[in-house]
Amino acid sequence: MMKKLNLLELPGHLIRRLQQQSTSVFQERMKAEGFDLTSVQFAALNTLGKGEGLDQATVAKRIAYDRATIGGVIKRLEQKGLVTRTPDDEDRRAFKINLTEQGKDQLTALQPVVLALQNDILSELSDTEKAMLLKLMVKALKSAG
Amino acid sequence: MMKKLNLLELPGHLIRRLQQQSTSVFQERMKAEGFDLTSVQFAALNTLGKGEGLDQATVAKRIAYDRATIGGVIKRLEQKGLVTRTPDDEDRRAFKINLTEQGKDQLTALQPVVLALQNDILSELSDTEKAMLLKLMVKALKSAG
DNA sequence: CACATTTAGTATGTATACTTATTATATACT
DNA sequence: AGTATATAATAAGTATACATACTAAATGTG
Repeated sequence: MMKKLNLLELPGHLIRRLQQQSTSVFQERMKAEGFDLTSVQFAALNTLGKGEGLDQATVAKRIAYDRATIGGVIKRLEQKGLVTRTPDDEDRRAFKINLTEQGKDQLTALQPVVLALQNDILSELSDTEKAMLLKLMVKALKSAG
Repeated sequence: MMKKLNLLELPGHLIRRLQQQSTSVFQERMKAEGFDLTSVQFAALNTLGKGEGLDQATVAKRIAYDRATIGGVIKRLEQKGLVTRTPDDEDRRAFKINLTEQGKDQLTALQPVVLALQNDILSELSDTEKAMLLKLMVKALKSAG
């Protein structure tokens, strides 16, 4: 007979499930706190938080997003009034993305919420186990940066 | 000044990165071996591998897919000639999904490849570390099933 | 049996994620 | 300078992922 792989024991499947759980917890908590941002949007906003006027490509690089994906993410942040896009004088192909005042306020308000929610993602684990998992995940990333 | 969270230390971000790495390795290996299936499609195919004539809802439940998503996945498997959809006599809302001969052959050929590739996803880790990571991921899943 | 509630599957809409191609602009090199 | 190459952003196409709503059919209950 066909010997079926037990997906539930394979890294690929477990990682996918964990990612599901992670985004699910993120969405629930955000909604509960009255915010309307995805984890992806938050990551971009947070990266832009220094006010350096990064361009899209740099943001994408820092958080390992696809160049083609980041455009839509920034667009949605712009529509929500959280960032502005200004043509870059030094490179006319690029735009400098900056937080609006509202964006800065949102980010400040969001940070403690996001920090707290990270714990909920791994609420089944003890602190020791969480630390161990984080360490292993960092090591497992081929291009951890 | 604004104290930016270091995303790189947060579970949510690390899990996302790991998921990226996982699907990337999967795609590369599949392509290298001459197959044209996503990890999601493989998971569905593998679940159907027993030939029990499962319906979509059951497949979705077993691998934790969204009910709305599984439809498209099965459709693509059908288009590739790997599965068939037969109306269920006992429940006229449902369809029984079965592997075609080609589907069975593909699955048999795929299983060792997928098994081998799982190791590459975590190639940065030692065997001990891999085992530890798997154990922690299973435990971290709130509804591990 | 009649009615309320579930459930299977589909449809619609939004948001990633990534591939390939295209345009405009920079940069490197001869 | 002139050309080849690389890069920023967008566009188009495919594939998840999930929320919500809808249809048809099944099931539970009075």
